[in-house]
Amino acid sequence: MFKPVSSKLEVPSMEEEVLKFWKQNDIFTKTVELRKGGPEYVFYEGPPTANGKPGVHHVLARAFKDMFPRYKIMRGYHVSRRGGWDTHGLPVEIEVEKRHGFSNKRDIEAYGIAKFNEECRKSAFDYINDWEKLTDRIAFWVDLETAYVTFTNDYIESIWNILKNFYDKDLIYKGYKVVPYCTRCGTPLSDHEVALGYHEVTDPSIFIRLPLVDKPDTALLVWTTTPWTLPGNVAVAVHPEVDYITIERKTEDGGKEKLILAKGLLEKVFADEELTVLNTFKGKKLKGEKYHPLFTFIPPDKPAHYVVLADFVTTEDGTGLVHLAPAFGADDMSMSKKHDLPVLMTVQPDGAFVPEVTPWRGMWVKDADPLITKDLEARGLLFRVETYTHTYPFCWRCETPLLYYARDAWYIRTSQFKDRLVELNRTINWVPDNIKEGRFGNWLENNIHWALSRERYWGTPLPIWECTVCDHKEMVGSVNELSEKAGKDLSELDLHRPYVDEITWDCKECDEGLLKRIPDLIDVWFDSGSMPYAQWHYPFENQEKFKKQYPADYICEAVDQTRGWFYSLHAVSTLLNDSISFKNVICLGLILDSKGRKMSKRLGNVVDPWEVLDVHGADAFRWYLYTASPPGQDRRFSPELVGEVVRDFTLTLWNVYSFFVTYANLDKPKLTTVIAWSENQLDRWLLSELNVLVRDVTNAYENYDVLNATRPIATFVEKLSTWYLRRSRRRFWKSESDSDKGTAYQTLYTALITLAKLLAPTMPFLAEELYRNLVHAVDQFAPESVSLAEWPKYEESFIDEDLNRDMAVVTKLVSLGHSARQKANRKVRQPLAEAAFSVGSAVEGKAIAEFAQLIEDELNVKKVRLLDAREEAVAHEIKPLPMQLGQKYGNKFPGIRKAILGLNPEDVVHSLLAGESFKVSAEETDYDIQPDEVEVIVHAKEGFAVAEDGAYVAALVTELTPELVAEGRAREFVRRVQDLRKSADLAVSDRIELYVDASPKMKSALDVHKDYIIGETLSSVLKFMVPPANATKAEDEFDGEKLSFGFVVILI
RNA sequence: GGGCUUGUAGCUCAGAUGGUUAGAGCACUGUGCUGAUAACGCAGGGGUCACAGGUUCGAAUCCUGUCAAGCCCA
Repeated sequence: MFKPVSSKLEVPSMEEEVLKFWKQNDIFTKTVELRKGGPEYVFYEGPPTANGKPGVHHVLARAFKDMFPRYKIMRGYHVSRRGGWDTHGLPVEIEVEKRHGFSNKRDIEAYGIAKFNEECRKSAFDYINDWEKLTDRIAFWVDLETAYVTFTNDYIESIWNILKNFYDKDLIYKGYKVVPYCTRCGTPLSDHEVALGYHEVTDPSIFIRLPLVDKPDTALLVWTTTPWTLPGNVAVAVHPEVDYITIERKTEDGGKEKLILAKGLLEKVFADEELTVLNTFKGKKLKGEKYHPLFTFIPPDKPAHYVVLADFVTTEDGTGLVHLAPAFGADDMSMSKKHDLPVLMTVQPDGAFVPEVTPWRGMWVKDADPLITKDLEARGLLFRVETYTHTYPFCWRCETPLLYYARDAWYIRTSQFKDRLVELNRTINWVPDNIKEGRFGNWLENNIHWALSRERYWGTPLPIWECTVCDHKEMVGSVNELSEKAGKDLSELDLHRPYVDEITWDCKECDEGLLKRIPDLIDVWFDSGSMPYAQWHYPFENQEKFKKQYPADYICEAVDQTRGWFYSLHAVSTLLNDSISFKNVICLGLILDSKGRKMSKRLGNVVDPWEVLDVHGADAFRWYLYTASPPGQDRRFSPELVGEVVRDFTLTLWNVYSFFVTYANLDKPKLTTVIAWSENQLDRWLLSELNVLVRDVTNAYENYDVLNATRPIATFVEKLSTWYLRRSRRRFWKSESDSDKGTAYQTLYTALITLAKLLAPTMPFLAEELYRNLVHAVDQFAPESVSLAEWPKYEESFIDEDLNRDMAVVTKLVSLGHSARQKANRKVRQPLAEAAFSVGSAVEGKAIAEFAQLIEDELNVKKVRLLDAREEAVAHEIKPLPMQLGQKYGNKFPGIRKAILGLNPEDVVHSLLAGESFKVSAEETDYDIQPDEVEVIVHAKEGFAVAEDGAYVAALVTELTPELVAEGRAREFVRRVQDLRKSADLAVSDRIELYVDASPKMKSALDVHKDYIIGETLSSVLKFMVPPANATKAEDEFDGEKLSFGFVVILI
């Protein structure tokens, strides 16, 4: 006996029940324990930050993260899935800053770093409850109780160990990094802070001459909107492929001068001034050309003041020649690294010129702009002054214009490993695969050193101690090492600031200084990228565990992580172990709103996942995300689309399930969980399709092909419901033989329990519900949860491709038959004498005989057969197939096509039907056309109602005999009685006495089919008389005949 | 500015290696069928396949450019 199943499904409450079951029976833990000793399948959780509410995009990632581990446990793998939390970094700090209304770093320091960080530690988990609730509700099975947390001492110590390893290999160095910097607040701003403060401003726009050393009469014409950076100039950049020109013009004092600029900017700069273009050349010809420096306040310590080539130079504004001051521009700095140019620090951190810049020392740089311009003018180097309006970033807190400013920063020499990063990446399976060589591959190809340090408070401290006197440095790789150096036990020390900053020791190099920690933290991406090691406190503990859990078989995040977690994981493991850290990765697209815009708090278009979960449940939500579009693609989302899944898929399957349980509980058939052979063609077809499904879905899982692991299941369920079950219904409620009924039950049962397993990774709730009810009633020794069961194996012997093809032909013909009926205006209830068909090939024709009974039932015809070319009044059409003929004859095809269409089809159809070729001549050449190069289409004529599609034709004999009319009436009458039963709320099994009062013509028709009527309507008797007073009655009319009928329920 | 991705029906998506008539589901209209179904069947309306060139006998598909959107980088 199965638990009764209503056809009405309350999705959310069903899911809650399943959740309860999982929790009470600790199923998740059991799925891990059950597979102990099995092969290991390793999943890494990319740690989210729990200081904000989880959104739809988190459901997306978690749904995809969940499905492969669930699949793998059913394949016998041991899959421990450890959760993780990313807890450090600016987003956390900003939340705390907001709470206190802090506006800069001084506020934080005044408040106290210890207190501030303590609040960050808490804030990192502000929304932990929301996260846990959501994770639980969407059935993302991940172990959150033992989740790794990046702020723990153990985690930090592991990172220190990695950093020390890098440091010992000389992979960490100190350099400059140009950052957007507020001179008033004394702090660099993060990208998103910069984005907050763009304003339109008007700046000076000056053109200056840089006379060449080797051609004193010629000068480079350079443009800038930041004159204050000119004392820091060390080079000029030009684009190698852009055309440049030398022009000659008259000067104001009557002389002549030659200037070099980009050809495309000539008009913009000189308008219609009269001048001569002397020559044109590519930018690369200027490479290495030396010019006289504008200023010499700080003597460069390396070769400088020459032309370099750079791709970033544009010809939209200015002159196409860009002045480089490495201390004040990110591009400038990267060029200085590339060409080993000096970095001239002409400005102090407070935004004033350094003393060496004598004329303007101590002056706020922007204030010096006009003075610098004047100075250049006085020396004849100024070509022109204008103003320029553009957007420029300001400090969002204090409205000070930001300077791009070089700060000390620590780097990891990742680009030394560029080739290795690229090679190892080639061994990773990326889904979609374009990411491998595209987005991620390109990023690796253009690798620059990893800027590791951050001038912040809440994060992993960079464990470098520097001497206050000499330049001795020490990198600390563990707490023990720190204790030894400091000469005291620090095992209880909180490794965060400010506590770690207090640890100092004497310098042994100079015997004078004190080793103090540099104040920097590290990039939080290094935290998460170290996760394969740090989650185990490796190498201090768990060496075995680490080995077993490295590298990951599978990770999954959204595409915005290419430069984030995907990169940090890959970089750390390449530098540390010369190995990959993940073998397969699904890179998800982003979630957009229903209008295709990114969901953001600002636009107010964020969908709360609970709106969806509370209404449609988690299964449908997950299923939608899996099936809507390829994983890598951005997807538009709206809750309504999830509702469609419930209607289309969930409820369809549910009703098959409900149907099965309802009838099985009445009939109590013998069932087995093992797939069983059936003589019935429909059963055999279903089992064949089912095994094809298992095969294809399994292959898809093995290939991380999510669409093909899911969509075909929906297609199958559709076939199961609207074809198999529709055609099998009668077998369940009244079957000729018990054995046929038995195999029908068994076949449907097999399909349902197999579907439950195939759906377990993706729709875990519905799968569990089906499995729990269906399997346990039959096999009490079966595992208690679908996730503890084995993944279904497909049985090759049940797959019959011919049968599948035949059934496809049958459904096609039946569809055409219905169409023909409609055209002929013949209701399905009216039986017709005959349906004749035409198909594309002789093989397909077999299907008609094979499934004659089924087609007859479905179309309500007495006989089915093939259209016979010799006997029927049929016309033929020969259609050239471009695929075959076009490929064979190329540009001869149009001529051949025309020739074939010009033939009288009846002349060639006989040879074609006999499988022989025919000749056609086009453009004075004869061609032998093979039967498979044309399509023969049959059109039935006269006396038929016809529908056709390509080679497929259904032709119905529409002529009605009195017998057929009588049968149609009986059937119509049954239908009316059934409606009345239904509207009178009778149970399906209620028996009745049936009365009908009708005209003699109608009466005789009903009388002929009396047995049929009685059987269909569950009547004990059919009496031709006026229904008694206590009967449920109806007056009706059809075929122009009035009748009144009614019934009395028989009480047992 | 660079890299990558996307653009097909009102909506969500299919459309290997080019093949002449571009499909499905939802929604809409008509009709049929039904004692499992929130359904189902049949039919209809709805498309200059973002745009413009090119290659080809033939282009939604290949090439070039343009436009629009998204992400990452600058």
